[in-house]
Amino acid sequence: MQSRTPAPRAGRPRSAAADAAILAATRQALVELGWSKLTLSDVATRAGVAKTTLYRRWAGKNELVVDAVAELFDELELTDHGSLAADIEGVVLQFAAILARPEARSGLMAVLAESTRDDALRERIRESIVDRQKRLVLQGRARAQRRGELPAQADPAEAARTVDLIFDVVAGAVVHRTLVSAEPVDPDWVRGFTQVLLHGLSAAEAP
Amino acid sequence: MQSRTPAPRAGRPRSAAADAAILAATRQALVELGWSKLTLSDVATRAGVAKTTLYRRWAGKNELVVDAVAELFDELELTDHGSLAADIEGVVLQFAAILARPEARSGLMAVLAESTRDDALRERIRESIVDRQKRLVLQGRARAQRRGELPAQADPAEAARTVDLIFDVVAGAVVHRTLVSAEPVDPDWVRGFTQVLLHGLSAAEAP
DNA sequence: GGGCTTACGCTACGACTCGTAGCGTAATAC
DNA sequence: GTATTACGCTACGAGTCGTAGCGTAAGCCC
Repeated sequence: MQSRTPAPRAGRPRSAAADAAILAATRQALVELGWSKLTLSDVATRAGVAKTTLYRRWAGKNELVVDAVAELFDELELTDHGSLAADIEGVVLQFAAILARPEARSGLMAVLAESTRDDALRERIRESIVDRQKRLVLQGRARAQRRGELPAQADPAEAARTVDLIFDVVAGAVVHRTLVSAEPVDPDWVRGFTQVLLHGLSAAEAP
Repeated sequence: MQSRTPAPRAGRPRSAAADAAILAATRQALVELGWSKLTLSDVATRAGVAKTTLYRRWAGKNELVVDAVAELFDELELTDHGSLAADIEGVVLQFAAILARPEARSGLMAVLAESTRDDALRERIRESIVDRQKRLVLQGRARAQRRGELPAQADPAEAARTVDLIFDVVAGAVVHRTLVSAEPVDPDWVRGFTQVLLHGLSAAEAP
């Protein structure tokens, strides 16, 4: 995450095991303590490393939590269910399952809050979390266009705006349902949501 | 906010001016410092009150910020623009204008993050912020049904689910656009969003 | 093997924030 | 007046932060 060069040429290499232990310890601390009570000293103790090691690798709490939470989104993928509606329902359920985990809930919202005042942090979040999600929208859209379920848009700028819109609607609705309304994203809800997304409110209200 | 009884019977009453000064100072501190660097001592100094006065009125940082942010949403109202689409566009623009303010951005997300581990805080947020927004959905929906733009739903449980869904989609999309994508909610975006919400993706993509 | 370079563990430190206790004073109700 | 509550102020222990310094460990290259 924080180092792209696996072989910095000379000297003792950084322990990859320590990295994994630290990120796992961070998630565990998020579950048990939440964001505000999480301290780097505590994470270091849980991971079995010295506090100074943490500060050598991450600039602070924000960056550490971003990396720890980002790993949760690795498993996201868009499996082909045969139709656009089924594909959407599948990926929404995956996304919701991740957001349902307590380490994602408390950690993600907190770093997003911090990112409103820290552009570098926002960029880090975008690279390691947001763009990974948005890629799924692009995939699903292209797949649906191949199937003929969605019309192709000639203007690339217009298409980009549409993708952004879909992304904000899908991710926003799931996040809001999970973290603000604090209600479960169950198959029933996902079905209703997909119905609205594809066919609109007026059509969806009269099945 | 924290006291519903305006006349507690005896003794020196609490200064209403101090309340207003503290909440205003909190918002100012949110703008200048952000959530994580905001301290109650600093707020007390800005407001011209003693730190102990803050602790006598609020349990902590979370509750104070909730009240300070909640006041921002007082101005939300659903003006009648003649059609459901216009009504939605109007209220979404209002909502986005509030979220665009830095004191709302950093404060709201942070307390939401904290609320994932604090049920009392979540309830406080629901009462003073979320429910005030959801009321608009109920109003707009009833108005559209009177106009004949939306069908009436016989089953009240089904209707409640629909209102919850609309609320999560609208609020979620705007919040995600503003705070995660960090892109402006301009009239163009609102038009596209309303189009998708009312008529669905397949229809909206081919204007 | 020896030497170079970097990572690690450990300790200690000043600076800061937290939330509370205690006390004298100010403002209202009766 | 008197009772009662709110306020300002000071001081305090506890906890956290991020860093410096030092000795040791683990790899590369000759």
